[in-house]
Amino acid sequence: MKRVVVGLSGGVDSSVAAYLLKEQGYEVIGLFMKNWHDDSVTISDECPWLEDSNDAMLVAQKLNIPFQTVDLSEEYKERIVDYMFREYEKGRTPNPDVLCNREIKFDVFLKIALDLGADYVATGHYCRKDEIIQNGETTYRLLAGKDTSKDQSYFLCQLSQDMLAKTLFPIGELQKTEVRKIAAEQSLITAEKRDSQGLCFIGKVRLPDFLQQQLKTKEGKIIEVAASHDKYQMNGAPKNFDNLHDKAVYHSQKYEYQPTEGKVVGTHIGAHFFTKGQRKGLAVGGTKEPLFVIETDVKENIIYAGQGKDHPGLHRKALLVHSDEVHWIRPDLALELGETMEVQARIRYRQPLCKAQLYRAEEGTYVLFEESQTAITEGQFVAWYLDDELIGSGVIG
RNA sequence: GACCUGAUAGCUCAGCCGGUAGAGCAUCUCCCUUUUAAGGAGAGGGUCCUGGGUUCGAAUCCCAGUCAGGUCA
Repeated sequence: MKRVVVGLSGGVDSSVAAYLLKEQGYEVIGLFMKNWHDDSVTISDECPWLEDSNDAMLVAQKLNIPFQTVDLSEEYKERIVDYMFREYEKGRTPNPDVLCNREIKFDVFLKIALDLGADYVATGHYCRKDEIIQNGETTYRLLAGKDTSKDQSYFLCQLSQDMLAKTLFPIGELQKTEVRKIAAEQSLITAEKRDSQGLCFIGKVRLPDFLQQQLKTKEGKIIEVAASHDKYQMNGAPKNFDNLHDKAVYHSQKYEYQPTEGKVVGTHIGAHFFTKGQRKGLAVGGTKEPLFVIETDVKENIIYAGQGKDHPGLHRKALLVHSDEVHWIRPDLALELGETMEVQARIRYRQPLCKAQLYRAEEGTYVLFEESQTAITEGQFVAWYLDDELIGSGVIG
């Protein structure tokens, strides 16, 4: 009998995952990860992890499977929370949950499971896995969840073949409604429980409050750049490029702003608390259309903003993932220098997939979108797919 | 110094010929959402610069003042 360790989070999805595995004849062990216990920055009124771990335990009891709790808060702090602060400090916008999967659930947690003699770990992610045999070698494929509105493959975009080999996603074929139904039929206490939100393991936080634990506030200027500014005009100029590389470089180029290129419209408490594309929190009124952050300059502590969602500073057609940050879930599909590939890609969770072309160059891999993208943000992950298979990803540089 | 224009929600402004006020943006709440954003739905918020006057009644008309911007000397 194969042994599986399920990460029980105290939510419906992992509860049902555990149940399904048991039905399928696995020897199932439930493991609750305690990764955060600083309530000072969470919004939720209750003490979230206590209730969650309790629910996880009750589910394990109900399913009659062994249950344990592991405290990974040390690792979580080192690998996720500190990383968040470092990134924000640099003016980038990290994605902690993608990292949490790569560094915690499918690394630390996976190792613990293997030490417990597990053949697999399983989670309640809405995504699927299958495998193909090529030249006698098994290759694993990471597929989007069947329930496209809940698909969480994006959060797993940094997994490796080794991780996938040891992983099961029992609920990937199901719709959310089906998952809830199963939970109800089995009288699992989590059946009606609200979906989790906010940062995984931390919960809902007010990000500026959270960041202010480490990052100092510092007053700076908000500068509005007119949509009609000259610097956007040149954008229309060259239509034909001699080669793909020139085109890729051109479209992925970021605008660089100077304080003289706009007018001061307000002040902020620290450019590193803001992210590109952000609208709320600027606290600047009096404009005809809403103001969006188009750039944050943490060095000079200036936020550049533009009016309206069509502002040219908010849009770009291409981005570059530096070569050391390109990750292929399917190494057998990795591009060689100069090669291209037609894919579909997204630059943030729950964004519809967009047609794009990958192009591998010396400095990294370019992603050239067919339609311009809103608020391409450094530090976030771009994930690329072939149909419903997530084949690679990288940090937006 | 004279004249002109303006002074209405946090901000930018709309309120025709008088009947106690509105829109956008901002803010807050909720929804959506295991990142950050975005998006959707609601809500709160005004001694209508001050003081007089005309009128049944003034943000709206008249007078004076204050402040701001402008024009001419």
